[in-house]
Amino acid sequence: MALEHAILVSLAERASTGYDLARRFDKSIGQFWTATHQQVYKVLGRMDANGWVAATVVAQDARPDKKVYDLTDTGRAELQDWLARPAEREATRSDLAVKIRGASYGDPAAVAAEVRRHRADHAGRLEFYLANEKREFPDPSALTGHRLHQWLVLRGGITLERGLIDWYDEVVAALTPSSTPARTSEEDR
Amino acid sequence: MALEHAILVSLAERASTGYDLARRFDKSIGQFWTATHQQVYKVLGRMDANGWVAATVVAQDARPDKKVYDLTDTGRAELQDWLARPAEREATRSDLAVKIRGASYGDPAAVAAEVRRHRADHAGRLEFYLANEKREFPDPSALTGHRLHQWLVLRGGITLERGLIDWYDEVVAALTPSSTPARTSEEDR
DNA sequence: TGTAGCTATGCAACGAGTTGCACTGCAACC
DNA sequence: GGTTGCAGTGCAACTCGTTGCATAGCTACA
Repeated sequence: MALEHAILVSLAERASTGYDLARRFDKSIGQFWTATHQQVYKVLGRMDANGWVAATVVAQDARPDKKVYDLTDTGRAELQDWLARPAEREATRSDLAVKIRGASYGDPAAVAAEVRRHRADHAGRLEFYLANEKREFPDPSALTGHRLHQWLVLRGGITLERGLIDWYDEVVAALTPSSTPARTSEEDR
Repeated sequence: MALEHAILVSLAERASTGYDLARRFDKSIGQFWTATHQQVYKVLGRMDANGWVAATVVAQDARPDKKVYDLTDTGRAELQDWLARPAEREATRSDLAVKIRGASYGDPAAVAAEVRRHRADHAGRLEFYLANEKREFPDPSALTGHRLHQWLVLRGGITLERGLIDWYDEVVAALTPSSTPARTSEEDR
């Protein structure tokens, strides 16, 4: 009970094909929800069966036909209903954090290298978000309605990426034996 | 291919029963990985079949018998191997973020209330982490080995909770019409 | 005396998401 | 002329995790 609603929000913003939705889940929406195209098509089929969305087949030249989905009234009602229902706190799951915790049972230097790699990845993502913000929302104080809400979610991405980067820096500093002799060792067990 | 390794790390720290593991996944480890007891027992069974762990049945009085699991050499080797393998970037999934994005298709004030609720929840969690830190790691600069690594993960929890709280505050401020007329409205579509 | 709660283990059914594959046809590059 | 890439839709099999249920005996409280 999850991707459904992300799709509802996405379709409320703009009627789209499954293909297009899948691409959008790689970008803006994908910030806090991802989905492969297979998953999107599957769920879209179910939503269609439930009457939440309806498709219009559009013929194209030099391209395969496409099915443009849009919300039905039922879908719009469901979206409103879902928005009013309390949201569960989502479980954070991080392989990398588990690796950091277990570093002494392997090679802590290798784990540090891995953290550095993720740090670079998230730094790239942060820059991407910041560029987006500059381009899409040059004057945040003037925003209202769904544009304001989109910007707020982007702000969340930015804040969280910054937090991750700070944390990774702390971890790398602690795991890298430099001037400070924060020795990572074999002596346990 | 995930809970397995969290369990390996957990058992490397201390041999435990499934019941005990499940409880620990509600606490410290559960910070970045959660699991219900059913899931733990299931995976533990598979790991046993794979020869990663081995159980010793311990009889207790006034309590049911318990099976204490410990790592085998194969399990320890797998753990080392996994630590050396690169970790995927984990997909963040947040219902709440999707709700924020879709706020204008329902009642933005209700969404703001929901964000406030989550804010309080995370503030509580942050306090819990900070209390843990004070109690368990009074002198971080002296830490080495697995205690250092445990502390680093706790630091991650603290950093991320702070980030979330900051973000939620930003969202609540933007969604709450106060002196600044950041009107959330019906006028779209 | 009854009920709730803890320790302790586990099965069965389901739902969500991933991985791999299949098919069509155009455009662009080498 | 062949490969790569994009647009477009979809099925099948699988894994991971959740929900609901079952069992059993002890302790503590009302």
